[in-house]
Amino acid sequence: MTPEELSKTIKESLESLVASQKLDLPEIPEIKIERPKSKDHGDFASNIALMVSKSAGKNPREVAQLLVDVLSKNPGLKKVDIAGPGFLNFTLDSASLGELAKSILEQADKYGHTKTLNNETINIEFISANPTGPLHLGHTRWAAVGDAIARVLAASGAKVVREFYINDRGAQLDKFGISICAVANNEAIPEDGYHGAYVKDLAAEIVKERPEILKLSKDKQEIEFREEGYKRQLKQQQNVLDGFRTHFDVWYSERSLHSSGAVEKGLALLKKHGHVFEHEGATWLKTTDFGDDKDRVLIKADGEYTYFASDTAYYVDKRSRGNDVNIYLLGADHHGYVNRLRAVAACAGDDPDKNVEVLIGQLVKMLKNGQEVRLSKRAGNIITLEDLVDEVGVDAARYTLTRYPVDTPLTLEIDLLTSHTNDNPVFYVQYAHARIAAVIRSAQEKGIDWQKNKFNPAALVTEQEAELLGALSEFPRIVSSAAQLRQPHRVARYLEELATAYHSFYSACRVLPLVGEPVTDETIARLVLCAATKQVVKNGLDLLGVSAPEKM
RNA sequence: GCGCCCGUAGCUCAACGGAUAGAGCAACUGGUUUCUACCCAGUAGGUUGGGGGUUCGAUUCCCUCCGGGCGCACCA
Repeated sequence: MTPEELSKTIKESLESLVASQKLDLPEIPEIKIERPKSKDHGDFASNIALMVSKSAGKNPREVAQLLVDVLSKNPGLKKVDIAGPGFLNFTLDSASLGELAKSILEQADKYGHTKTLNNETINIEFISANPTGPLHLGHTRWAAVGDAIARVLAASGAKVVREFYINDRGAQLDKFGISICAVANNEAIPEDGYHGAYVKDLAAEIVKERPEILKLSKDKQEIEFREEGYKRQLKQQQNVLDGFRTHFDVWYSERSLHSSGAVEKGLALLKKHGHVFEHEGATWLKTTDFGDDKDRVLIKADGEYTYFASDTAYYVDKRSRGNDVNIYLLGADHHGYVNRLRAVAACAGDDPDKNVEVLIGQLVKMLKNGQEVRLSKRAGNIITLEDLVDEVGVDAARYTLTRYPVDTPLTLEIDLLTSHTNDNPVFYVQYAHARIAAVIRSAQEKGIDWQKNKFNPAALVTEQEAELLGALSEFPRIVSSAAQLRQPHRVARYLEELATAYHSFYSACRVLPLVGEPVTDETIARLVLCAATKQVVKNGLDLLGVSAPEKM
């Protein structure tokens, strides 16, 4: 019996109590099953009696007792207890609990997938770095987290579009071109330009391939260097992200918004809804109608579109492409955008609570030798995605970054991460996977075919086996809550618990028979349990974009 | 000044409004002639920043104060 089945059983019991007029309930709420922290509280628990007691007009323990009377007739339930204020604690028959292992193997890589978010089309935009330099540590956090969110959303039945917005228009890109041009001409880079070492490399590369640029006028040189630099820098970002296993469905260029007429189209829609006005020669959007602190300029007095105009058009464009929910992952330094973006949605006639979701991620700090390393693209003193990967590898980098909720500032102690990997739980989880793989290899070498032998779930009787099965049963619920809350770190934390349950099982329960001992029901059942655990660890690591090694 | 985020064990951090607030690291005590010891079992460590409130029940929700981070452009 899985938690879902138990939940359904409780619901039916409540319905029967209502039908026989033993209980008076206007409606039955969603019945949540959780796994108790303490083993004394059984395999599963529910607070349903506490939830409905008020509307039923009975005290919680009375409601619980009514439920126990019905539920205890169920053959899969060994014991149903009432505890504390009115919790229901369920202890399953060991065979009923053990069935899960087989079921997981049948579902294989689909175990954990649900239809929680069915039919929702969700667009998730993240990183969206300027194409004026390498991706830094902050971007790296979004690369890992954004991609992991996309994966849990997809696993929960959503249609997901991963999108990267390229800021290929405006002053920053011009400064980038000017900086490269200066280096190429052996001149000093302006103070507000880009000073990183990569600018020199780009300049050298471009001059080598297209020496004729240097013969152009300064104005034209700056444009050419800008365009060449942009092309190369974007390509570099794409390559790096590819190596980081973060793949986008859409790379959306800000320029294309303008060239395709999307900006005018967006503006027209906003006008239609009546929130655009003229003031002192500029065109404004009245975002204060919807909670913004001040109105925002769309077209400056000099006739130029603002960056904000691109943003509004971009939003309208995303919606026109069928995205119901638009998630934006922004750094804390951009949190001033939240009200603005929500107001844009409202001005376009949408519901900001439904169509827009802004996840604000706190910044990543890095300590080296006990001192904070300042991240600044312009200063050139930056820690890049590649730096982090070179130090700890893709697996450890992704895992570390997805292990924490994004609304807390993250401090990476590089000395700790680089010195050795003991502190990094990714290895603990991966090790569990590799360890299981070794057991299964061993079984094959001994000629034990656990797939053909009959699986007897009742052979799984120890405390450690029940604990492990309980942990396995939680996976679908964890994934779907991670998707609904947009918090992939729940998957990582879960995997650590699952790995602990496995290691504990492994120490207490010998799987393969010793020399001279026979293959029993217990051997087969434990092998099935191992295989099921291996599957779930792999499924979980996949959601984080972390590999599941067969050997370590 | 206004707004957003954060404050939990010595350190880094968890905890759909649920039961005795949990892990890892660091400290201490044990465990492997057997399937991977990158492991397991255990000890110690807390007024969840302070104070109010909401309720069967608050680390979680509301108010307030203290402390820290980040924002408040006809920049992008």
